[in-house]
Amino acid sequence: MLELNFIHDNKAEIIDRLAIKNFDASNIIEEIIELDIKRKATQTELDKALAETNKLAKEIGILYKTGQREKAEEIKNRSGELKLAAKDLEQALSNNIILLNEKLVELPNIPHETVPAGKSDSDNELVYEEGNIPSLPNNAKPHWELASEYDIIDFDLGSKVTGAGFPFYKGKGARLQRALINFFLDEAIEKGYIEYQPPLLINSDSAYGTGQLPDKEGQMYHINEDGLYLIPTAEVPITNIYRNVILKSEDFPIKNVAYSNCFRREAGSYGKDVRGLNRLHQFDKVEIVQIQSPEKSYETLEEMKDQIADLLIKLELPFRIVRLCGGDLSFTSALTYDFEVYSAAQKRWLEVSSVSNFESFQSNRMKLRFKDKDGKSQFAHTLNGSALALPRIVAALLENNQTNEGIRIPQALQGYTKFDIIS
RNA sequence: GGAGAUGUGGCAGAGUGGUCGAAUGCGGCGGUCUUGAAAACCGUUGAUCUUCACGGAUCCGGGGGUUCGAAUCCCUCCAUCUCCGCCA
Repeated sequence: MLELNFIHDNKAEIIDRLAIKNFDASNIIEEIIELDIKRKATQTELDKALAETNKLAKEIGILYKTGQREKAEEIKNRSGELKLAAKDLEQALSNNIILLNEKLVELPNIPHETVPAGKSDSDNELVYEEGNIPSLPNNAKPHWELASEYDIIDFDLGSKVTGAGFPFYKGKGARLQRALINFFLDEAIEKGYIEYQPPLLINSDSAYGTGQLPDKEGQMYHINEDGLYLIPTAEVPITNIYRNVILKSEDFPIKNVAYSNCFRREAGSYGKDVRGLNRLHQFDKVEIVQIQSPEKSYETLEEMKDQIADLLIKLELPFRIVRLCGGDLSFTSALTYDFEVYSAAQKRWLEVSSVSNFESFQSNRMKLRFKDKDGKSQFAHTLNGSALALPRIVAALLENNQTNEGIRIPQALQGYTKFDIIS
């Protein structure tokens, strides 16, 4: 969420910039400012009442010690009245804070100045394109047909054992997945990231910290009995490591990488978009997270973008990078690049990564701070990106590399798969 | 799952109802001394809200309660440790 002081000082600018996200902030900003002014006044009043009761309590202590009982009783009565007043003020203050927070979490992050205006993905800005789109023969097959032809992914079996969207990977299909995971992790470690294996279940504080709660609750699987959620991405546990933490500026940059299963309910999806590996309830992903100082976070975003591009080049997949327009940008992000690979048999671009700078939006929520040069606490910037999401990479590899002999494995991966063709 | 114990500042560790945001030690930072360093000595050293400032308020695992007054008493939740049970 946005910082209160920032909202006070930059009202007009925030309204202008949020218009790019097609969000009309004018009313809510007024409400927030009004609530905050009221909050401060109530706080001051409460502090005064408490200061008075503290003073009286001390006096009573002294009176008892010196044996002046009646005088003490007298003051006790006065103290009782003050206490009732303080209780009311406390109630008012806590209601005020709840209301203020409800409003604050409704306010999206401000888009970076380079974010183009727009309504949908068709307004995204193409920033980079790489590789040749392979020309496949007319009888080229989509990946779900290849998967069953070579017996490497079994969707029906997943439906039987669990439900739609939970496939089994089998034989060389399973080995290909494992190879990709190791390849992605090794590439990140090479670039200085620390590898983590996070818990796959998280509590509600963590879900709130990275912004899944309060309003995206329906997208996560929820274990009611224990009040836990299945992670939709490793971003949640990996970023929440730093919830309520005060870092030193020399700790920057923090670079973490984690492989995890990801679980998404994705209610309401249907049709060709969800065919095969295009959209699953459970999938694998390697996620990179960086925590950086505000001055350097955009430099870091570019570095992460190049790092992800490098993976796709090594996998010999044609891809493009788009800068998300305001309408497509997520609630929490200030700037996001999406990576899309071309899946040649489906003849469509598939999103395989999303790399974002959240600036201080997440860190304000989870109170992730650092001490600056002057010893003052500031919110750190958080960034993350998929590097990469597995299923659509597998889909593109299968479709783009199909030959009459079988499916060719790219050079960079052969050391991991220990085979060079799926036949 | 059962029984018991514990949870205090960066760390260690005192404090069991009243001037305690908290002794002391270590660590950190600054200084004296020194050519420099070490040692020694002196000083300093948590967070949040509020105020132009002085100051004030809140925080001793989380939440709630008792009391004029709570780190200290009560309830509850969480975490850690020990023993038993179960188990990959």
